[in-house]
Amino acid sequence: MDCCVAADREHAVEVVAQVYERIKIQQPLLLVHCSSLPPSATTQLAQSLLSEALRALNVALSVMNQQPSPAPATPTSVVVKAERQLLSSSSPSHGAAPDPGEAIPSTARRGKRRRTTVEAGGKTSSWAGLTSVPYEDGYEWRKYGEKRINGTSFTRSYFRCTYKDDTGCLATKHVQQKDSSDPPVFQVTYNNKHTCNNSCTTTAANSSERVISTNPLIINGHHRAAVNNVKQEEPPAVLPPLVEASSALAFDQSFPIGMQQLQQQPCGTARDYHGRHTPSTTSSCISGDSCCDGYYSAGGDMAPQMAAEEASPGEDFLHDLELFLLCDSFKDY
DNA sequence: CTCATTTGACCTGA
DNA sequence: TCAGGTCAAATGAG
Repeated sequence: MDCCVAADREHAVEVVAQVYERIKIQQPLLLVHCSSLPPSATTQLAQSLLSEALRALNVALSVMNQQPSPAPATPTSVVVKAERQLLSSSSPSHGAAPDPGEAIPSTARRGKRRRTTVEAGGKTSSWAGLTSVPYEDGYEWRKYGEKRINGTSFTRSYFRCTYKDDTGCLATKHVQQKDSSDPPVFQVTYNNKHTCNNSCTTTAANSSERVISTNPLIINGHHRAAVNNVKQEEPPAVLPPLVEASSALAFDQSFPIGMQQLQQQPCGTARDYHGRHTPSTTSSCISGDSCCDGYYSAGGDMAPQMAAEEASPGEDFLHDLELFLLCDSFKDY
């Protein structure tokens, strides 16, 4: 009897720990998107909800672990792992204050200037997270460099916003593969906030009358074309219905691990080195709808999908968040 | 022809 | 001086 109770408890602890871990890991990416969106009650609510969820889970874990339980080790290690993996949680909500002027001189000057990161300067917004699909974050990136970093087995790839030339967007990121596990885990570090968001979002919003996301182009499966053609025109603005069904597409893209690792990993690993397909192709593998399909089906539970489809587009960011959390916990079983 | 990626060189901060 | 970040010419695909 006791053993069953203990097993149940252990199981529960593990579930909570896993959800906690996932939220914690992905929160920075969510915040990236939220900080890019026009401030709204919805995004704020979402953020505070996330924080509360984290807190609650944390408390729950603490309580559970305090109870006499034979093996608190498992969940603890999970959480610890999350803590350790989550780099510089230099809370985007604070550090995200975009300061475009901050890095501008680098472009004004021809010199190859090393951009300071938050670790060094403490001023530019920088945050990092782990993902198995580092190229799927809802933005268009253009690779501009690759480097082998000391003490790592894998090269680090450097990306800047595709629209840098058009909009002066200073957002950059670098992707560092951490291991060769299956799926491989990448550490993605973002620097500077996207300033191209507004224009991109605006165009998307213009056509759909809905601010769907900070990710204007990832939506359809034709990134290559989108980038080339759209750069000076408007985005295709043909937002697939399925995508609209997820009001939190941008948000969705923020959860590569939770949402996409199940099926997207092959795309992710194909990554940059195949011609020009770095962000574009990988993105195309991973349009929002397919992502959700894979995700939900992997969860083996149709209810969440149905619920997601019922959700009216753009209506309820929080609902998607709830769904995410819900489905996420299902996924593991 | 255009544009994105590759890659070695260069630059800068620590 | 070193390591990390960026530039820009070369290359190649569409």
